[in-house]
Amino acid sequence: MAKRVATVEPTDQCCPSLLASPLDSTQAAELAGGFMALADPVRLRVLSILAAAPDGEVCVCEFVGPLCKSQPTISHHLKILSEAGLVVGDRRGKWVWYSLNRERLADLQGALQPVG
Amino acid sequence: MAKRVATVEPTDQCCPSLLASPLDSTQAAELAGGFMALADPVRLRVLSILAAAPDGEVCVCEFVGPLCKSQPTISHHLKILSEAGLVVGDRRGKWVWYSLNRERLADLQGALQPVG
DNA sequence: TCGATGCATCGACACTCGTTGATGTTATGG
DNA sequence: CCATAACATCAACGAGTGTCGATGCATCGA
Repeated sequence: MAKRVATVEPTDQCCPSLLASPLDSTQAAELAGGFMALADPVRLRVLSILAAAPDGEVCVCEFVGPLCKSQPTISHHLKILSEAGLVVGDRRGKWVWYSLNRERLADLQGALQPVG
Repeated sequence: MAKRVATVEPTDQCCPSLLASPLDSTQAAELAGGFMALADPVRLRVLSILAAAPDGEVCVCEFVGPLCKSQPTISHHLKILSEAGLVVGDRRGKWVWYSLNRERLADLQGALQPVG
């Protein structure tokens, strides 16, 4: 039971915390890039659908209907999410299956840590 | 060891979790509005400066120098952060002191909760 | 090999966003 | 009352973003 809270190493993450100390321009730009990927309703819904998928992955064509967007638009958003490191795509045959990168999501969450 | 994951009540927050279930358009738009406020380097630096301030509040004029932006630009970003509920301004005489709304920040963080 | 399917890319459009100088508003001090 | 200072708002510009139809590319089935 001892050292239950001391086992993790939160300082090991890539994203600096917002609340630890003032960010410089470089750190701020990098963090802003991550949040920019989250700053769109369609992309948030893509992430939530991925998170709720039983197998943890969803085919591109399965986004088009529920999100009421054209296929190029979905592809566009998936590219942005992919470049932000939030999702990864895996081509299998004609289909591309996307899944969540929960570590990256946790990184962004850590940057918002309300003071440990 | 039983019911170890059932102790917390994440549904008590205002922001729906990204990872709980698929978001509808309204929820996604609201969440996206919050992250949009975070999706700018200047605004992230504003927040980090506020978080690191000893008194928890910073005068508008104190942002202009460190951030290398004009006064109208700083005022513009503070307005966006204010409308997003992330900061609050308090006018005292000629000065306006801004402080962090850590609850709102925690709400957005909660939406990124990587599954309890 | 050929047509069909799934996905990415391109081109173009309307719209939003970040920025700044100029101006307006509010409060202080003489 | 007037000058000054701090902050907000306005007008305008360039740059970026979301969207979609058209097109290209790869894969599968016949």
